[in-house]
Order: sequence, then structure tokens, then C-alpha cells
Amino acid sequence: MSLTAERAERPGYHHGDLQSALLIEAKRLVAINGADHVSMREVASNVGVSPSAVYHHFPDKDSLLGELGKLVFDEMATFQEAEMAKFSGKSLSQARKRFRACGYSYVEFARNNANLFRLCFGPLCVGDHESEKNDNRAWKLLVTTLDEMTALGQVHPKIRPMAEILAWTSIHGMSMLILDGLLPVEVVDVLLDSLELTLKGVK
Amino acid sequence: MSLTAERAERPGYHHGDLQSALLIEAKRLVAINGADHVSMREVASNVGVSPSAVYHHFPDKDSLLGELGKLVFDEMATFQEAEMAKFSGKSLSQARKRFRACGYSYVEFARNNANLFRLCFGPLCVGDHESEKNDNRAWKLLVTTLDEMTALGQVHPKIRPMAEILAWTSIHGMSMLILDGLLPVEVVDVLLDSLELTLKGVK
DNA sequence: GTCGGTATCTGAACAATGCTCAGATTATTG
DNA sequence: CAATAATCTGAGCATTGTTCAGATACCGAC
Repeated sequence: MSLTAERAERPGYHHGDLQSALLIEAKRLVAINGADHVSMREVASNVGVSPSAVYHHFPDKDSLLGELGKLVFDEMATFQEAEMAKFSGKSLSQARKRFRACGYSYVEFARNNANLFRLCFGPLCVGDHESEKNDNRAWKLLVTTLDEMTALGQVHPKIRPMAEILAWTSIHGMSMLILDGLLPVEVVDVLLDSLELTLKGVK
Repeated sequence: MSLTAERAERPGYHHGDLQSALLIEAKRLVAINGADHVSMREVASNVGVSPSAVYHHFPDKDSLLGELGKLVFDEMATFQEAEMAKFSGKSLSQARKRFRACGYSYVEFARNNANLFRLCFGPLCVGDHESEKNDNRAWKLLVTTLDEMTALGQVHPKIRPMAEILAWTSIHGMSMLILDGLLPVEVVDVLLDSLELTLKGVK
């Protein structure tokens, strides 16, 4: 499901696609104020509907935010795909750019959507990922780029099996620590450098 | 400031050390229910004081939780110190155990105090760290153990400058992803293995 | 078409929450 | 001992999440 804002014109008593409209507005408000400071009533009101209407589409607030989290998770993968697609081709330099774009887009999304990023990696979305853990798109992007890098001799065979874990955890951790103000943005390049270096192996 | 529960007996109208008592109770409730599901009124009530009394010690709820975050942050460092202190001595095997304990204790604390961990790395504590960023104890622990490992030839000179970033971000990211249910606990050993391997450098 | 069931929405209401403030109570300082 | 400051209470306000009976509109069966 994608969040398009069609049917925004409310025809009458029935809204048309309230479920999507609520998610869109919730996303907007979460992005601005953070998940903690968004209220059902405000979401409903901004969509032009009574507070209780929401509960015909979501059992409760956590449910709404949880659903929103899934959407954001997916949106992030889309963004990463687009960023990586900017560097096509099988050459080494393009493959390396693709690898770096994979990590860089992760951080960029986190920084540009701090509140949404926090939401979909927060307690409200715990367990939601579980079902799709192994077939989620972002993970596949990482696997693919690492495979390419391996084929080009940029990842040491001994390290290859742990490469996904090392890359994902460090990029994710860095993103969170930057959002927390515990690391400056400049570390992004430092970390990507050291990742490339360590994955390849130093003699 | 440490959170000892002395003066728990309330002498009379004045509490004695309400500020600490509130923090202690808040910590207990956050640990159980998560920061989002704790109310000022419950904290106050459990301490045996009226709801409005809290506001003579903390300007608002975020302030209480923010202060609690700092305490937890410090408590975590204490825990790490204790865990690392279990392996003393200058031998290589002890130094390696100390290094691993540094990372392992980080994850262990996160898993044993998920809600408190999330609190002190959450939006409520953003900026609070900033002042003490470079002189915080946990960071020093990491620097020290990496220095030791370097002296013992376990960290490649070329990688040494980036070692803290790589180690911290990956351990922190892994901790979060485990809490989110996106990675199984077993990755802890995998990541520590690959960290040791990559920091040393593969030929 | 129209009739009945179903999905959707409203309005009023409830309990709980964060927070304020005037006033009561205790500590502290001169 | 008096006066000032610190601390706590109680009542109260606005807002929140959620429920529920009833109103409104859609949709398939006759």
C-alpha cells in the first residue's frame, strides 16, 4: 500500500479512504512533532473527521503508529533503492559508490526524517518487522551490494559471512548516535572509509 | 549523584529527599512499563506525595525523565566498568576478554534494561549528553581497551584511528536492533568476532 | 427500485493525564 | 522569636485515549 493523497476531497458523510488519509496526516504530524506529541484527536480533526471515527479503522493509537512505522520502513527502502540506482554499471568505482550510497542513504533518511526513523525503530514497531525480517527490501539491497563488492575483490572471503552484520549494525548505530547528538555528522565518511577498509582487509 | 533509597521513611509534611525518591520510583516504573506509559501522578502517588509536589523538583515530565536518563547513562558505565574489571592483567587473553566484555556488557545492559536504555538514547535525552560527550566514562573505557589491544598488536595501526567509531557504532546499533527484534541475540558473538578480526586486519 | 443489513461516521461522555495556582505547612535564617 | 523561603496539598483546567448509542450513507437481495 502506498500513501497517495487522492480522494482528498471529501464527498459527504463517508470519507472515501479515511484509513489512508489518517496515515498520511499522522505521518505529517509525527514528522513535525515526534510520535510522542501527536494526538488522535488532532489527526482526526485535521482530516476533517470526528475523533471517534478513527477507531473504525485502527483499534488504538499504537496500532495507527505501528502501521505508519511499517510504511515508513518501506519508504526508506524505496529511498535507498533510488539513491543506489544513481550509480549503475559493473565497474569497480560504480560498485563502490553504490556501496557507499547504501550506507549514506540510510543515514540521510534518518537525519531527514528523524522522528519517523525513531518511530519505525521504536518499541511501537517491535515485532512488526519480525514477519518480514528476511525478505525485507533494505536487507536485500545490502546483500546485493556486498555480493558485488565481493566479486570485485573488495570484501575479504574470511569476512564476507559477517559483512552484513558489521555493515548494518555500524550504519544503524551511527545513525542513531548522530540523531542523539552523540556523534557529529562528519563521522559518516569516516565510518564508510573504515568499513571499506576493514571489509577488504588490511595486510 | 547516586540513587540510594535512604530516608525512605517519610518523617512528616516534608519528605526529606523527594527529588531522589521521585527519580528512584520513576526509574522503577520506566523499567517496567516504558517511558511512554509512566505518569507523574503514579510516580507521585507511589512515593506518597500529591501530584503537584513533583513540580517543585522538576519543571515538567520531560525534565524528570531527562534527569533519569543521565543517571541511567552513568549506571551503565558503572556496570561496564564492573564487568571489565573481572578480567584484569596485561596478558593478551585477558586484554581480549576485557575488550569483549566492553562490548558484551553494553548489549547485556541494553537487554536487561531495555526501557531504560531506550530512554537514555531517546529524544528526551538528546543534548544532555552533549556537554559531557568527550569526558564520559563509557567512552573512556572503550578508548582504554582499544589502546591496550593496540599495544598488543591486536589493532592494525591503519585502523586504530577509526576503531572507536567502528566499535561503538556497531555495538550500539546491534543493541538497538536486538531490542527491536530485528537481530537475534546470537549475533553478539558474531559481531565481536568480526570486530576483533577486522580491527586486527586480515592478510 | 426499494428494502434491509452493514460499514462508516457523529456526539456526548468517562476516566486519566500534565500542569497551574492559591493557600497551608514546615524549615531556615537573621 | 519573627520573617522569609522552601516545600507540600487540594482543587481545578484543558487535553488526551477510548467507548458507545445512535445517525447517516452505501450495497446487495428481492
